[in-house]
Amino acid sequence: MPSATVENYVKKILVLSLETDEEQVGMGEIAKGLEVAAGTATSMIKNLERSKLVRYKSRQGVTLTAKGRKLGMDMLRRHRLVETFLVETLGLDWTEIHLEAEELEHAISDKVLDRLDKFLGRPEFDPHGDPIPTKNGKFAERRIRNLLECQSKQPRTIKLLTDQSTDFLNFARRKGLVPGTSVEVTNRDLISDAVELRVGKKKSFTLGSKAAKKILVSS
Amino acid sequence: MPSATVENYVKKILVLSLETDEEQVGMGEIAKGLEVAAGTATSMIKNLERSKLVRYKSRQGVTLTAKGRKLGMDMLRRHRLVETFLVETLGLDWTEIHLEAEELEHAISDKVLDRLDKFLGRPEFDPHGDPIPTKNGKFAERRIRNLLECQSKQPRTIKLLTDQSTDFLNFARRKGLVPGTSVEVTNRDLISDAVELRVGKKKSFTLGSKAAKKILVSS
DNA sequence: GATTTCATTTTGATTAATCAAAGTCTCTTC
DNA sequence: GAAGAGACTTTGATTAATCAAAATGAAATC
Repeated sequence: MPSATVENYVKKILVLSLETDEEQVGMGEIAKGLEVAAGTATSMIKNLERSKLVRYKSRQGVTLTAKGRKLGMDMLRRHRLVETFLVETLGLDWTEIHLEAEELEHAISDKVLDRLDKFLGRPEFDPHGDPIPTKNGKFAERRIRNLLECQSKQPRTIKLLTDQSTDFLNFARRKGLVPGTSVEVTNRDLISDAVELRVGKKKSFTLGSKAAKKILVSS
Repeated sequence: MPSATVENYVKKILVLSLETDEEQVGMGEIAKGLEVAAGTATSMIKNLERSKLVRYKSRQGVTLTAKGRKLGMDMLRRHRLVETFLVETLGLDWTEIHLEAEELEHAISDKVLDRLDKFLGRPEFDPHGDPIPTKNGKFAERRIRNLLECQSKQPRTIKLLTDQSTDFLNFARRKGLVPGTSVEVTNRDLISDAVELRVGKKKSFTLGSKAAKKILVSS
């Protein structure tokens, strides 16, 4: 059985590599992400290598093995299912569930997780809109994604705004960004961290990545 | 924050002292109960003493302080609420929940526990019929108890048999010990470990303590 | 009262995870 | 290409929890 610490390292590596779209993750990112001293990460990663969970090239970076990826996906599944439970069933706010889930994901057995999954109706997305990996470690084909993740030149329909603050809703209404509306990403510029957008037939305007991330659309 | 290990030691001491009806618990019982080497228990207990969770007289035994008792009751509450959730909500069998709860009880925050309590309808008894301590560490006045715990000479009504094996159910049926039936404890002999019982108007017979414990009655 | 027995305590080691600080690379910058 | 800056690794220590085995104490037996 991997310890909770090992599980956390592997999950962090997976999440970082998904976020950056790079297989290989730097040692610094890991240390910072887990809030441990740099040396701690180095020595722990060597452990993971001994357990065949990662491959490690000194001063280059860390990549998950198939085994590591599987464990990582399992942890992500645990985390997201627990979050879903906390929001859907216990009615907690989605801003306050992350740390809770961080603890519970290590304590829950496969059997209980399975029951929980069933109880929740086998959800495919967590309260943040992130996909919940299936039991065999695959992401559900994401039918809902945020604007930042959209390839350009395809029509989409707005499904949901994840920020329900009055300010954001007002802004969105002014721009016509309300559920049901048809939009198209006309340009994505990852360097300037912005997304160019056309709503209906009007002329394009630009959204920052933070705002773009809050707008979920169907593909 | 006490570690999971500390929580386990304190809970074990509380449970042992409830079981034996003795404030003071021997070092051997603790070590055996937690499946650790004797020396491990000794050194850990000294730790607990430094944290003012127990009082400890060398070669005599260990008693909980008020602080320790509070923590112990809190753990018992966690444990029993989680067990209730596993059975009531997720539909697990009550024979397979103990170890699950043993892990989860350490991972669950006060806030989540509270929501869970509310979600379950603030239950007073867990699936084994054991009382769930309240938030301020008191047992609910037990309205359901097992036959072993009953004062004699009072009429009771059978509510539940906690052993659902065919053998036991057959035995119980033969003796008329089915839910709804009125019974009276005519004599309790703690030394011979037995309970004398009258079912309805028939003549008395004797039950061993193990069997008596499986029969829950309302006072 | 001496001896034996058994529970308990002490001692010395081990493991996982961590940190601070010293040492080493590698990549810019000049 | 030398120097410096940052990122990374190594080293040596620390803490919590554990064990096995040796030492101790107290109670029971002779």
